[in-house]
Amino acid sequence: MIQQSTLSDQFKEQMQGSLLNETKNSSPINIVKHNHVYTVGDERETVYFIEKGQIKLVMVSEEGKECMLAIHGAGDVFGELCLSGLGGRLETATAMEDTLLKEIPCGKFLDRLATDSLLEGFIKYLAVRVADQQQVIANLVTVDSEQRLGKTLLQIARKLGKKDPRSIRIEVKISHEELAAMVGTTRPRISVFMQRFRNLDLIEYNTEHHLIIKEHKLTAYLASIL
Amino acid sequence: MIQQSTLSDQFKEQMQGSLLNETKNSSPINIVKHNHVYTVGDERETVYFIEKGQIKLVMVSEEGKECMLAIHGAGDVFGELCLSGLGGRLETATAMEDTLLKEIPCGKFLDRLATDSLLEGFIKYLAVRVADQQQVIANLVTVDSEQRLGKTLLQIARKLGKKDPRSIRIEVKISHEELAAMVGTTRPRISVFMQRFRNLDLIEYNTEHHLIIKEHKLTAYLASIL
DNA sequence: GGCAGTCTGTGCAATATTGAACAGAATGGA
DNA sequence: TCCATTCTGTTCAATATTGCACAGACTGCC
Repeated sequence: MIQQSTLSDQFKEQMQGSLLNETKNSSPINIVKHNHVYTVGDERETVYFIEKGQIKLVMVSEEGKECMLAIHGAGDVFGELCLSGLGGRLETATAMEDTLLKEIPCGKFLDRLATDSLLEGFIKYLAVRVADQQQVIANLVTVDSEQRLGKTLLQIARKLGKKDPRSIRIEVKISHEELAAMVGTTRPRISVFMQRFRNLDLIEYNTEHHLIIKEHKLTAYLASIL
Repeated sequence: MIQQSTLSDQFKEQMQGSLLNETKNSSPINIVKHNHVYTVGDERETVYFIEKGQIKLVMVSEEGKECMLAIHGAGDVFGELCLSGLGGRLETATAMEDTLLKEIPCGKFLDRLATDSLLEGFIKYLAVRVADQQQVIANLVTVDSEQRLGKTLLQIARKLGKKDPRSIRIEVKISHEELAAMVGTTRPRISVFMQRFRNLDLIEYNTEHHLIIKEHKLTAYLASIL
């Protein structure tokens, strides 16, 4: 459903080259597992580039419920919403593993894109982001939670997973609690659905306790329960 | 919660000027009420500028359930997701009233922005879009439907409403069915909540049957039922 | 004005979801 | 290695939500 477009991958590589260039003289920032890169309301207007590790983005509602928006991995950029000029971070960015980041002030980031003629590429990248989020919104509105969990797993697998012949391996550890905060349901519910997916052999855990997603089987199952 | 940022309004004016320039020699397209501007899958890569009227964007899930993403009014731009290069519209755009549009091929749109040094402004605009959608996603995940309906009403009022001293007037007619497709619940449910809001004097209908949103009262009520 | 079609308000039974609880498994530190 | 902590799988009653159904109101059209 939501897939990493190849077109935007091409831009991502260009952007990576450009950013590496911009940051080659600055040393990377080390964020220890479970520590925050920024939290809600932080005013520092900087864009981050992940050299190694994973960063999750989480929003908290007024009642204190959490919504996990994304998990970003090596090569990804995040924090780019400061380009909106709204001021103050809307979400919290937390390291899921020890992570190495390069930090670029928002102004410098734009300048660099302009210098390297990547502004249009970045517009395309943002348009893809908007399209992806639109898809997520439509799913939350129209689809039930089992289906949403399935789609979320596929989405994560495609974004972060290592491909095996018949399946995709997710090496980041994502708790049921975190999945619940992405899918928009409760933890026990996620447990039940994951168990069901396991029984149907749509997912499994390997000896290293990594989650294996059987992309085709899972996709077929989701289509069958419409 | 989700508010039209004044910063992006400034850009919107610039963009409007720029687009009026671009399209001054082409005659506007007239879309009759209930007709589509484009539907899912259409390949035509064009951006639209609304001169008069309202356009709603709707996505349909595999099961046929609808999700209404947005209502755009005069001065708004839509269809800009073709800039993603993904090809094929993801949603359907329908006129809620007789509507006048200017159509700009996606390439020309970018060229025009580049010529008028508006690329960075457009990036800011898209970043605001992403931030808004992020907020919508967080609401769908963490907040119950009464609250979501309230927030949706406020959002629509702020975007499309005419301000009165103590309230905001929404002149577009939005059915409960449509609200249900935005909020992510069923029509009878919307009926009940709207009735409740009415009894609590948070909203009302004026003699022209326009919906009046009492912004402060509604906001206060939503905060009180957390 | 009258009629067909759509929209609203409501009730209700069937169903799904939540939230809390608890035991056992896995994990991470000291 | 052991202990404390977090995570998982599971239950269950309370609650919310859906999906109907139907009557009355409104609308637009002829």
